[in-house]
Amino acid sequence: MPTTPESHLLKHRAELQSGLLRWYRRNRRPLPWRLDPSVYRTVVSEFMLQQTQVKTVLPYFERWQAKFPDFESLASACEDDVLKQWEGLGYYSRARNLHRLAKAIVAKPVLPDAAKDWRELPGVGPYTAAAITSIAFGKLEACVDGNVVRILARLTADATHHGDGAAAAKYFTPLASLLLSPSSPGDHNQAMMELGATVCHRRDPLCRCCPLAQWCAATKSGSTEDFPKLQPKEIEHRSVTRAWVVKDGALLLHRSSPRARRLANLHELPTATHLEIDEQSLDARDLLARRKRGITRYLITESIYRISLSEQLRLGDSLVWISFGDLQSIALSGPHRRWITEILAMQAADKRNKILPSK
DNA sequence: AAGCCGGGGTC
DNA sequence: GACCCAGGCTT
Repeated sequence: MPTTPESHLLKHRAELQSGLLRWYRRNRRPLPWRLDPSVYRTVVSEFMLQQTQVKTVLPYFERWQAKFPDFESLASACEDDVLKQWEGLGYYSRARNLHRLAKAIVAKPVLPDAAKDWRELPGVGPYTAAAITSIAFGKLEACVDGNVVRILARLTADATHHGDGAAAAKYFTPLASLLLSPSSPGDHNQAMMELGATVCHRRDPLCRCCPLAQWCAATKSGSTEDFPKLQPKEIEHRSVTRAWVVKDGALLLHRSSPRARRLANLHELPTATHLEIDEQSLDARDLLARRKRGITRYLITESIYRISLSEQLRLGDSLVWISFGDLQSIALSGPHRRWITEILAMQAADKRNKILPSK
């Protein structure tokens, strides 16, 4: 019977676990949800960390704790305040799901401690259920995120092609479960993710510093960057035309419906479609800004035009006037917040130049 | 199973 | 510009 990379790992499982845990205790970053852990802080951090890097999350986590320190305060908050705290983090359904989760937790007689119970709650999938229950309750549940996939694919030099990260995570879950340290599953899971984030980089991994290098098939053959094998996404270009409409010191914004697929209950600059404006009729002289940005597999070009208020403009229920003084208190997506700030700064500069013409 | 979420950082 | 990030939800 041939020796597979996987069976080699399992043979040395105990050494691998102790080496990993020893490395983790020496090298883990002092993150706020580790220094002062609780079930609530673990849940909040895991929601924020879905598809978002630690560095990005840190300031949001601290602000969130100051505003919503526990499940009760979050459950009793209004959704507008919750979305406002999430402004700029992206993937806003996470904030709405976390809010709904807090309400569900407060309504329960006891805090659930089993992964299958957490899995029933909104926004909690296989990864998050394993993370919460292993870290906060010591349950034997293996976390399989992008970091763990990368490490396991390299340890085994497994050349299987995966359509996306979710398929790869599913594929590596059995191995992750077999390797999980039974004595400290929470630290083991965090150690794997920490190793992926700080050592087993996608490119130029620091194999000389890796506590698992001696068992890594990809390191042995100098092919770490060949794993995992994930299918690249096809980038699709799209363009959106938006309107800048002002009346009596207020800006016209669109507010997405609570059931919208994206940006539910958030404000944004209205699109030409929202206003039933024919894009062909726009004048290039009214173009205030053109910005590109990406989200998942889309590259979106957004063009913002100054539109004068006229009888022809149709304003549906989803359109609201927000006075410039109130712009700070509503929830916008990160890009929309930036564009509005930039355009206002531009206009203020134009105004100064008219009053004090440059020489 | 595949798309979508329309964010942000990194190299 | 391409790829990734402590993924989950919808269809």
